[in-house]
Amino acid sequence: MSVSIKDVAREAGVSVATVSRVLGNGPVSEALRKRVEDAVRRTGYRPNLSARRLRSQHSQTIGLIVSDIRNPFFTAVSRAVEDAAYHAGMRVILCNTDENPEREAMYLRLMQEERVTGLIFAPTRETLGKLERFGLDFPVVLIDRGEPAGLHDAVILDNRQAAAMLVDHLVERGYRRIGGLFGNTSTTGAERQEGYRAAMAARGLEPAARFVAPRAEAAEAELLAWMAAGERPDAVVVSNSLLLMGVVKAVRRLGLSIPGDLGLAGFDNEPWTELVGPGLTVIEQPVQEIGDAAMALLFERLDNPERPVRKVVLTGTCVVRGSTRGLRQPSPA
Amino acid sequence: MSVSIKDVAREAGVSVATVSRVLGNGPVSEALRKRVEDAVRRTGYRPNLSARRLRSQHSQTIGLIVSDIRNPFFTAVSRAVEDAAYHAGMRVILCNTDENPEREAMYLRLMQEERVTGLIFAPTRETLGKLERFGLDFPVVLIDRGEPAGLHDAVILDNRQAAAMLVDHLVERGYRRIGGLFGNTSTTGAERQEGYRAAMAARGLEPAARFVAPRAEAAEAELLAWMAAGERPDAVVVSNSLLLMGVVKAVRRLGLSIPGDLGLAGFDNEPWTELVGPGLTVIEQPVQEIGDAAMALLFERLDNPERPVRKVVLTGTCVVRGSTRGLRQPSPA
DNA sequence: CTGAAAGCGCTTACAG
DNA sequence: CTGAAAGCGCTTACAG
Repeated sequence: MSVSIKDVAREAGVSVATVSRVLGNGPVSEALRKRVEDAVRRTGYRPNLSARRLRSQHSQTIGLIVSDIRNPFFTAVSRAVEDAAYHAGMRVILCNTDENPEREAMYLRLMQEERVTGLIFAPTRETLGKLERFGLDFPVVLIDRGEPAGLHDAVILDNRQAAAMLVDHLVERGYRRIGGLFGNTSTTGAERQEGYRAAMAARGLEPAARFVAPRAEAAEAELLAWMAAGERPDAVVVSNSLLLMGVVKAVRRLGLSIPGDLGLAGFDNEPWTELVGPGLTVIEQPVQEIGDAAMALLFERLDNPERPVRKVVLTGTCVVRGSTRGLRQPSPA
Repeated sequence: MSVSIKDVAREAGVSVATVSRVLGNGPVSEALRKRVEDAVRRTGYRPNLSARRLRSQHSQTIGLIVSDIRNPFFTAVSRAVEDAAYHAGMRVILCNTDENPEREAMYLRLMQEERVTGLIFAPTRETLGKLERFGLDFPVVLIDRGEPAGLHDAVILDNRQAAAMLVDHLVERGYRRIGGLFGNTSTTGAERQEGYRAAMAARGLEPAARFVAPRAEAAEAELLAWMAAGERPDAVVVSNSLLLMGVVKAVRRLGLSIPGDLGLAGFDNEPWTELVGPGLTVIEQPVQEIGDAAMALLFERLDNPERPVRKVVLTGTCVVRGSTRGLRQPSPA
C-alpha cells in the first residue's frame, strides 16, 4: 500500500537501519543523511506510528479522560495538557465520559490497550472508589476530583474555601437566605457543598443545599420548584457553570431581577458569564496552572515511580460582578 | 512488561492463533473459547492496539481536524462524529488547528503516520487550495468549508442563503443601515459575506462589510472603531459566535441598547445566545445532521472509491429573539 | 475447529 | 558510522 522504510532504503541505497537512524536522529554521516532525506522527499515516506510504537514499546501517548470537553473548565485544561504534551513530543487521546461510569470503564480499558504512557483523569465518585480494580499499569494523575483517597497524584482546587468565599461575599452584600445548588455526581459538588455549609454555619445562617444532575435543565427545574415553595432564598450559590446556566434560565422565566430579587454567584469564569444580565459573580479557577501542574506531576512520576504521592491544591479567585450587588431596597411603607 | 497474547495462550493451554480467534470472534469451539476467556480474566490481558493495527493494516481510526473544539459548532459536530465512529468500532483522533496553516500541515502529516481510515476536515482557505500536494492516500470529507473545489466530498451549510435570511429579517424589522462583520480566514466567512452583499443589493441597500481575525477581541475592537466613525450602522450581521461575543462586549462598553440602538443577528445557536440581553437572533445549523452526513459520506467513499464526488448542502434555521425587535422609536421633537 | 509459521513496519543491540 | 538480524505483539492464509 503506502511506502515503507524498506522502499526508502532501496531508493537511497542504504540499509533500513540507516534510514531509521536518520529519522530518529541517530549517528549517521552527513553524506548518507543527505541521501536518505532526499529519498524520503522523493517517495513521500511517512513512518508508520503503529510499527514504531510496537517496536519501541513507547506509545508516546497521554490519556485524558474528562466528563465533557464542552465544559469550558475542561476545555481550558485540555489545551494546557495538549500544549505540554506536544512540547514533549507526545500525543493526547481525549475521552468524554458524560459522568457515566460505564463509559469511564470502557475508556480505562482503551487506555490499557493503547499502552498509554500516563493518564490524566477526572473521575466520578463511583469510579474513583474502585479505580484500583482496573489494575492500571501506568501512572494516573487525578484532576478536579481527588478526594478522598491518597493513592494517586492529584491537582485540585480548594473547593471548600472557594465556596466559602462566595458565601462570605454574599453575606457582606446583605444577603442572608442563601441557598446552594450542587452537582450530584462529582466529589467537586460535594466539597463545595461542605464549604458552603461551613461558611453559613460560621455566620450563624441556616444552610439550604440542594443536589441535582449536572445538566442545565435539571438546575432550571430545581430552581423553578424552589422559588415556587414557601421558603424562597434571596441568593443562590451554584457549583458549576452548567447549573449556573440553568439557574439564569429559570430566573428569566420567573421574571426575577438579578441581583435585586435574587443574588447569584457560581463557578467558572466563562466568557458568557460576563455578558449575562449585570454580569455574574464567579470563582475563576487557575485552569492553565491546573493543566500544567497535572502534566508536571505525571512527568515526575514517570521519572521516579517510587516518590510519595503528591496532591497539589490550588486556590480560586473571586471575580465580582453585578449579580451580587445587593438586594433591592424595600420601598418605605 | 504487560501480559501478551502468548501469556494468555500458555495460561489457557492453546495456541496464540486460538486466542486471537476468540478475541476477534473467529470460529472456535465452545470449550476452547471458555478456557481462553478464563485465561484472559485471570491474566488481565488487554490486546495491544499498536500490534493489532500494524498486522491487520486497519487503523480503525477516523481523523477529525477542526479549527477549535471550543467553537460549539465543532463541539457538536465532533460528538456526532464520535458517536458514529464508536458505533462502527472506530476511534477518533481530534486535532485543533486554530486556523493556523502550519498546524494543519503538521496534523495532515500525523494523519498519514497514523494511517487513518479517513479524515473529516474543516480547512482554512489556504490549506484547502493546496490540499492535493499532501498526497493523502485516504478519503477526505470536508465540513463547514467546501468551496470552491469539487475534489472531495463535502458537507456544508448554504451560507449565502443563511446570511441573506438574516439580512431580510433585519430589513423587515425596519433596520436599513445593516453592517456585516465576517471572519477572514475561512471560506465560511467569505460565503456569508457574499450572501449578505447579495441580499443588501436585492433590497437596494448599501452594504458595509468588514473582515476581522476570528477572535472575540478583534471583533470587539473593530466594532468600537466602527461606531466611533461617522457612518454608524443601525444593525450588524455577524458571521460566527466568537465574533458575536466580541460585538456584545463592545456594545456593553459603549452603553448601547440592543435592539433599540443596534440590531444584532449572528450565527450559531449556542446556549448563551439565549441568555444575553434580550436574547440574540441567530442561525441554527443542523449540527447533528452535519456530523452524520460527513460520516455517511466517508463510509460510502470507503465502500466505493470510484463514486463521483458528492457535496451535501444543508440549510440553517433562523431563531428569532429580542436582539432584532426593531429600532427605538425616535421621541417626537 | 486448531496450530505452526510468516510477516506487518519499524527499532535496537550486536558486530564490524 | 553502517548493516544484518532479531523481535515487538499481533493476524491470517495455509495445512491438517
